Amino acid sequence: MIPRAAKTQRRTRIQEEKEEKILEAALDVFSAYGFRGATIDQIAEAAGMSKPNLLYYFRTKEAVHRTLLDRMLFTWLEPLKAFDADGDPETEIRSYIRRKLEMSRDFPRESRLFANEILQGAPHIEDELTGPLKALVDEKAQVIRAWAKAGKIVRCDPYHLIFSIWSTTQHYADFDVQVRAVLGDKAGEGRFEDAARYLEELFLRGLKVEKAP
Amino acid sequence: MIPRAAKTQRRTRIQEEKEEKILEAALDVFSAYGFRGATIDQIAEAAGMSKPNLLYYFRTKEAVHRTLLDRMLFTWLEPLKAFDADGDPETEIRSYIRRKLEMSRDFPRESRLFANEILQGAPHIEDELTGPLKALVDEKAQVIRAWAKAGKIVRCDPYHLIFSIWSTTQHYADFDVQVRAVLGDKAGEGRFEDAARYLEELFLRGLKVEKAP
DNA sequence: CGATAAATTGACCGGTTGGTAAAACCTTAC
DNA sequence: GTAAGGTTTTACCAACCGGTCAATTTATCG
Repeated sequence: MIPRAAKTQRRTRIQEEKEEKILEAALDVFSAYGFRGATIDQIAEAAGMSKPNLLYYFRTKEAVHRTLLDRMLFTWLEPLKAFDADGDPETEIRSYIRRKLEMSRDFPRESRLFANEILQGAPHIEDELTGPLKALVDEKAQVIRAWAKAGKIVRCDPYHLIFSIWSTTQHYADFDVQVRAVLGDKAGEGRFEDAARYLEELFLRGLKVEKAP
Repeated sequence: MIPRAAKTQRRTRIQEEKEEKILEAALDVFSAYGFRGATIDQIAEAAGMSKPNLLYYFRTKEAVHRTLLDRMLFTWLEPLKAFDADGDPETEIRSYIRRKLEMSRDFPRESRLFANEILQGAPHIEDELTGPLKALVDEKAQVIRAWAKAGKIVRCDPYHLIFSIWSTTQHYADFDVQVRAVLGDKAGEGRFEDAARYLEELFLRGLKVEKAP
């Protein structure tokens, strides 16, 4: 007995391994079908175990989903946290775009999990959005506004700037099928670099202050 | 008898009304939960009728979905089709952004229906993506490339330019919950205009050729 | 009006869903 | 070894799923 959360005891080797396997499989399934569209049987099969076995480690379907979301939200906010007020705006923005684009390339399932959740009205993470996320964005918006005031970048709405960086970078993970369909074979390997180069240029040109003549 | 598609006969007034009601309700449900997450009972209830009654007008759940997707895809491509090679690049890009943003504001459910479909791997519309959509984008990419070659806009990857316009504008429909959570009360009415102003400036500044000194 | 076709319903079907109970099976530590 | 606790499986459940059917009700039209 004593399944997950093993009271005040530490977890078994098997527990650790199996939970990891379940979360890995669940990420595949939830990111592809959304919460309601995914089934425990499907996740269990992908994890190579029986459904009751899976439910021995996570009490409910929602518990698996919750755990996945919590993990993801943390790493999801990392790049924005790294945004440094004392840094050079051009460098900061360029590397923020890079980091977000790398996350779309390296963790597309996480991106789609998040997208599915938001698309469906964020029923499980609304508090995280209006709480920690909003607070973090508010803070960084102030940084951007300060840069603009100091004449380091052009004056613009900092919130919409952040939205536009989010959307353009996450697009390559969330709308991957469409991107592939439209680009065809044109873009085997260079796709990532092409996107990075284009986006950096777009945002840096779009934000640079014009030199007075 | 003779339900939908009434052989070679024309449709009844009731048929027309009920089918419209079903599609309206189905748009609500499918856009919120995706194909697999939505249920016929849910759609039927939202449409104010019994499940067998709904299935009298549409043979299957997939038939409802298919109809919805077909309608949506047509109007979805309209703005891009309007993109005029002979027009002024600045005007064309500005009004393309406007039109796409207006669609996000006026038809958010359609946008989310599309996003759900793509997110889940586009199982029902892959052919439309690699066929008509790709062809249209290829055509417009050529237009953009010609503008760049003529020195009317800066040289950039036309495909990624189109992707970035799609993603930034659709973001306001697909990620509406997140946008609302982050902006808080700051954005009752002006939200749309703020976004439009920001995006137009970003893209026009990002694409303008620098005057030789 | 009456007849004919269209629209609606309730009862139902086989399959799937999330989740449970209990017994059988392994691991581990003494 | 053996006993205790951790793990896995089999069998099962009630609710729900997409969809069918026959019977009933309603609209249409001569």
